[in-house]
Amino acid sequence: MLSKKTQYAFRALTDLAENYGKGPIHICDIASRKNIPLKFLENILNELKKSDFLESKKGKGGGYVLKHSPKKINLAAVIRIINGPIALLPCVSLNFYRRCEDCNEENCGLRRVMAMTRDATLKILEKKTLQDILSGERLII
Amino acid sequence: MLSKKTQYAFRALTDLAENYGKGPIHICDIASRKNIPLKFLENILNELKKSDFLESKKGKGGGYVLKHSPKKINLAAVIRIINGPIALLPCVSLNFYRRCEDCNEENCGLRRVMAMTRDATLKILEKKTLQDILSGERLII
DNA sequence: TAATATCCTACCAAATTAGTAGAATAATGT
DNA sequence: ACATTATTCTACTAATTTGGTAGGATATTA
Ligand code: FES
Ligand code: FES
Repeated sequence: MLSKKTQYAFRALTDLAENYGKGPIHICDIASRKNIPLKFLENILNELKKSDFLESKKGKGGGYVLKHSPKKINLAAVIRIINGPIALLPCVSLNFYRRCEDCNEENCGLRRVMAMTRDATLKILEKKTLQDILSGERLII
Repeated sequence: MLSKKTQYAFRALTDLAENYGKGPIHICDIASRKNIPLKFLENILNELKKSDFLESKKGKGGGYVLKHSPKKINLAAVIRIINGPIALLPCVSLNFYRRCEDCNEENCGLRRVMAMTRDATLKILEKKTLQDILSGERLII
């Protein structure tokens, strides 16, 4: 399951997507509109900034802005930054690979199945973008 | 990601599948063959028994046996028992549903996408069985 | 009734998640 | 220059989950 932090991240990014093109948005506005603990949200937006999803500006007239169009930000990328691996096992993770102790990778049936589910999941999450999860949008399947 | 406990569960079930038809298998044999902490494995097999995957017998000649053929046990069912929800959000879980606070389900784009990934994942995990993850097996895609 | 092996209750340590506090830094307007 | 504003950084803390362990109770067989 995605952590609460990841849900917060998506809610915040959605808010920024809804206000895309309106200049910098205050973190406290996002926090109050989306009901996210302010100081926790600071951490989250900072991580998203360091991972190049956001731009920020300090001082009066400052705030956060999406660095790219909501259509360009795919959900898998966000999950990987805030939540970690998408795969169900470390040995099939593309971005967070770790070897399984006591398990022969070439010959592991569980690994083969988990690689399939990883692919099926990524096929969706890498295609869907912030734009797709805005509440107004009709999702095209 | 699946917990270590869940990986242990799969390894133990695989061992029982490999020895299917040979009568009760000692928990300490499984533990040593598959390198799983014995007392932890006790808990795991007990949960699997309570969830009707295993039968057990106490005393001399006792041990654990798969209650059903390895072809009948699908991976999603095991994950649900030992690991919990398969869906990425509580609001799209079929077996562990919980409402999302501060979120309107009918109108939530994130929920729509997560329902799609749940379906894609389940399509695989509910079809694949213990038999499919035995190391000798060739996985038919 | 001894030996064997699962079952049960309860605990414990480490890791992760969720959240907070407060000062430092940068930008802006006057 | 200086006050104001808003992000940034460091460093905690609390709660929950994960990964175990200990030891006795119970059932089965011989
Ligand atoms: S190699 Fe990762 S589960 Fe077997
Ligand atoms: S309803 Fe669950 S994320 Fe919106």
